Amino acid sequence: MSKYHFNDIEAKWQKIWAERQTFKAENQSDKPKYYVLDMFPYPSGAGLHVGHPLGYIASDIYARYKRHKGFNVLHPQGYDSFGLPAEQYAIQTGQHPKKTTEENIARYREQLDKIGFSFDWSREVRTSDPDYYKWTQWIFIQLFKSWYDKNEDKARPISELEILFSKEGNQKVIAACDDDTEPFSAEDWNGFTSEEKQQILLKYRLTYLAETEVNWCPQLGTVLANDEIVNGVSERGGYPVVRKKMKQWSMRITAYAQRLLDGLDKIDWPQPLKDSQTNWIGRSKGASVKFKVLPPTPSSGGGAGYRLTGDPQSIKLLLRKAKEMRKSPTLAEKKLWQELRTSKLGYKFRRQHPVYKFIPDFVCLEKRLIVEVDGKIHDFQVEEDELRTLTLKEKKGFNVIRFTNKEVEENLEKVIHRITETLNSLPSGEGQGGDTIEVFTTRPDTIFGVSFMTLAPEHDLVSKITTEAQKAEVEAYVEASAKRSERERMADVKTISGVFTGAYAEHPFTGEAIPIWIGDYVLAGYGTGAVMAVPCGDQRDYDFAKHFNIAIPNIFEGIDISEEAFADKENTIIAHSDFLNGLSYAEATQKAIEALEAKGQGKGKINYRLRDAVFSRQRYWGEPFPVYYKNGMPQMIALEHLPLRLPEVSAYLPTEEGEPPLGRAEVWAWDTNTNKVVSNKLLSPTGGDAQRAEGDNGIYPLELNTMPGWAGSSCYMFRYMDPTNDEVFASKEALDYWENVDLYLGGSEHATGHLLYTRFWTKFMNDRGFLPVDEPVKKLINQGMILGESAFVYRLIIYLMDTTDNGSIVYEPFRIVPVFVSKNKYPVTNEFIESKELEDFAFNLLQTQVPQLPFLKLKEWFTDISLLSKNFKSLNKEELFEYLKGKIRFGINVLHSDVSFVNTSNELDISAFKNWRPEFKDAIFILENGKVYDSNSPFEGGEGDVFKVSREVEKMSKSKYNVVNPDDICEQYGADTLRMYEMFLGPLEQAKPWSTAGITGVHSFLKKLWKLYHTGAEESFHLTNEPASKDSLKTLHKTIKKVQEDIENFSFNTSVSTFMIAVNELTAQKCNSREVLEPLAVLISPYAPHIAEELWEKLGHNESISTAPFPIFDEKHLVESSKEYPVSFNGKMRFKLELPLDLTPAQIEEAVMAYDKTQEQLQGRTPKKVIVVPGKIINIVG
RNA sequence: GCAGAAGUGGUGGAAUUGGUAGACACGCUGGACUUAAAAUCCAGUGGGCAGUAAUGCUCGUGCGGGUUCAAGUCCCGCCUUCUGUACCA
Repeated sequence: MSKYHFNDIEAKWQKIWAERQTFKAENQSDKPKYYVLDMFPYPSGAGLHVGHPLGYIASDIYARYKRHKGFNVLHPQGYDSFGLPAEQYAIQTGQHPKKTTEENIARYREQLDKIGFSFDWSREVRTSDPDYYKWTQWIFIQLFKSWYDKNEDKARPISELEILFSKEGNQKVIAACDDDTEPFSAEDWNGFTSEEKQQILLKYRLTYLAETEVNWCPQLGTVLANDEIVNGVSERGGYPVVRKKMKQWSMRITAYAQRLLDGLDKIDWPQPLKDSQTNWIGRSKGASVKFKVLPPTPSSGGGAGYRLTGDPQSIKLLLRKAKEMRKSPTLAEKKLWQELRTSKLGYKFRRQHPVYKFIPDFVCLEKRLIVEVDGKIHDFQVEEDELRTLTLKEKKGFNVIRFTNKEVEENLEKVIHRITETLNSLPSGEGQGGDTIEVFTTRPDTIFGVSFMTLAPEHDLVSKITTEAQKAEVEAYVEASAKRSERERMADVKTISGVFTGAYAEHPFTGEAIPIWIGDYVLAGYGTGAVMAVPCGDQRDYDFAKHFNIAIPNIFEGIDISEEAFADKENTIIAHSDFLNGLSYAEATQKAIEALEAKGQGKGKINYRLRDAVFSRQRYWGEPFPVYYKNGMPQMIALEHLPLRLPEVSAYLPTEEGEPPLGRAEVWAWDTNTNKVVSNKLLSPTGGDAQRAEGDNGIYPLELNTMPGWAGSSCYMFRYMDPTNDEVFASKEALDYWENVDLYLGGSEHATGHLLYTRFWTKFMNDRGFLPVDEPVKKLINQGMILGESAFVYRLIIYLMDTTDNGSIVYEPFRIVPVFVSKNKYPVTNEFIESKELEDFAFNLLQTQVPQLPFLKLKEWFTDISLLSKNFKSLNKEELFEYLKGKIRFGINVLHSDVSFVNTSNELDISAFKNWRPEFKDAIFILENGKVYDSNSPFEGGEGDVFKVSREVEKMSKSKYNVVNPDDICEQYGADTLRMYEMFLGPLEQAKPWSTAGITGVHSFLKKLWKLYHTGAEESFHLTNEPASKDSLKTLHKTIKKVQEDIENFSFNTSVSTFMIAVNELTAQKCNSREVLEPLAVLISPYAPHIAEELWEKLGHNESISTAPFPIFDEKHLVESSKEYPVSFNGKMRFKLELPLDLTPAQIEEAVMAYDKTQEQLQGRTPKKVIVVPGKIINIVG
């Protein structure tokens, strides 16, 4: 009674482990700590499939190994139990998501328990458990109560910001905050009302409520974060996503962009994963440049003409006159010009520039200021001057200041002072002329190559700057691109489109007018949504310029740009660029930035692609925000009143008014008097309205949104350290002891979602002193996905083909009874299948089916098509068939079959398949050998009577019917076999299809292992205490060495091979010595813990094997006295030669040359050279 | 397009610093046991050529070059597949 009864053994030990709490971790210990974590699962309705355990088995092996190595191991497990599927299911069935979630968790737990994981279940967490989400709400509150100080580069309490504001206003504070924050002084601040203060603080908080453009998914009825969108559609469900402005909670993750990047150097994560985080954060270094938008003029239309503000009718005359006047300036004019030219005052002035019908002396277009120096003539023309001033002001909106020659000549300083004052007093943005367009560029060195600018169609300035003439075209374009979904835009990358706005911007250095275009190749969401286009240096700009015939100035030394843009920074030498000529990319960039800074028109800037994360979801099954609204301002509920529990709702859908499902809750108002949730009816008569009149009753509406799926998973690894603590998130002692996760296992699909958010929250919590570490995970490993092998059956589609009066051919599928054909019978193509055999079959089918189906019904169906011959109704049965001849065609449809109906030879279990779905009950099958199987001719199962399916590797999914559950494997082969087999499949990080093809090999290995410890037909336990043979000790120690190395390198597949080799060798050696077999049990226990425990017990131990010390490798057992040298000739191995290891190379060479096989190979030739690598190889070069 | 990973028998995959290519397993073939099957055990198994045979020769790690006494491994240039990402200015 001692055979390897794995079912009994496994059940026995699983029970004992649970009862004795074998794997419970203590928060204090003399041993060093080690924290091994799996990404906790979402408990889906489909149950656990064989892909889930892959990572869990690997981490369990590591956790068990670490226990053997003397570590205090924390290895917890829990459930990420808030989420969409449970809610979707609830919408469909009305079942409370809590109920289905609990049922699913129960099933998961049962499945997990059967695999023998060493989880400490006493620490289980569930994100949907109020005792857990209390702390998620708490973290949210802490984020709300914090701001990001860029000076100290850390998050600080918002109370400290309030103190700063009251002392020095917000001018000196450098914080991560909203862009539209207005400057204010300490006095301003102290004068603000409480609401105004709250409004301002909201712009600084790390989680803030703001009107933002979000990704709205109408089908899911909720917003989605960027990482929840894949290829422009929702990750879940694949529904379209549109951009929409909504008031939402956001997380200021952008404040941490640089630290999230820098932290990657400190952690041991896979490079591809680090790369995708780096790309997601998307740091790029360059400059932000401000371009002034030039004011439009009636004569606008082309470059230079734009600047002419003069009257179009007399422009030619004016220009000629202006030119003349410039040649003969008065002394005063000359003197003043020296001060005004080259933007010395910060603004560009032009002299003798025509405005309307006049030629004023100096004009600043940007500020619409005219400076006149009166010559002698004007002394007597005061009235005329006044008229002129008035005309300029009224007709053109120019202000005029006037100086006398004397003033300029004698007190230039005073004159300049007055001009400067006037300039500063004039609003910079008056009219359309004062706008600036800010762009971000990584190539400020190419600024002289700018020949146009492009704005995203959504850019704020588009409507403002577009000229009357271009208005219709621009508006049409903006509307068209708004309609195009994200997906369309992406599918259509190659098409160049855009429209000229009619407006121009001024080049910061040359002053040239640059046309401003809009184009959807510029994305509103990146940078500023505007670019300075340098067609010679950027391919997209180049293509755009070519397409619209815009100039492509070349600013690169010795580069041909007639075919394409030149984007190679390394080999750049700038030319035709004024003060940048001859410089390299790096030099020119620096110089350009300096020049821009001097002009106040730009600065060096680092730009990030990363956006703030939207944190609101219009969903039921998520964490409620601990937020109520007073006078429209969000207020936090204090920790002592948490958790704020999810309310009950009548349905899990949005309300008719479009509010989230929580809008349906009847008891969902916050009573600040009692600090309890109360009925909505208690809200004042304006009920539900966030605005509250004075003298209210202290009852306020609660937030209706819930938190996103990643909220609960962003800090859960720390809650495991002290999961039942009711006072704090986790005690300081526990946090200090466990620090962070030493080894984290999970899929790479979380690279830019969970793994970025969790790093963000950890850094935040660390800043605020809630956590002692600033990275959650030291080492991370991505296990590869286990793919499913889907099975497909071929359904024969019988079409009816007819010719109508107008000659077109019409096909209609013949819907009588499903017919399936075996895989290799007919080719799957888009063409119809030509087959006499099938034709006969189809007629036969009709003949046999028609008596069963009411004949009239069949006729009715044909008339439904109504494309057949007109007198069809009058046909009798025989005539009908006669009519159908030649009108029948065949095609094949491929559909998924459940993989459980298919065996390893790809043969379908027909009866199981027929019972699968009611519509297949009477299905007909054409077998591989051509036999037809239907209800009349029962399946015989004779030679060749098989129905084959085709197979293809796909992601495991319920909808593809290719999910394989681990339960059956455990039942049939045992958990130990499953564990070893999953590891044996291949390298952990590699994706691989699931196939049970090789599982018997692993299973028989375990049986062989068992037999090593047993003897005789009855397999009774039998070991000797005799010393083991030298060979057996060698086997043991080489196994210890290899297995230890493999576990530490996470190369679990190779250690399974090592075990097989060891058992094969020990079996051959007939080893049954305790000296070898006792350590062997420990070696194998991380992989196959049940059999190891059973053997350990039989070896006479009362304690669990789980903490038995790992065997110590001893080199001495592997020391050899001789080596079988491979002897190569010109690198090709020819034979082997056994030689003592203590020979010198010269002795080896001598021995080899003396060997007769060597001489045989050489056939009398003398070798040129003999390479001897002692202990390795001998190579004879001939 | 960009970034990363990979390409080895019929299959999954070994080969850790350049040193016996194909470990270990599946599958297949043959044999033993059995009335039979399952299970178990034994032997063989990269291709080609020669030989009754032992055996020998030869070609072989996506393709083409190179470095080296020696290359699956290092270098250069291609091809293919997978994964991630994308008008990122």
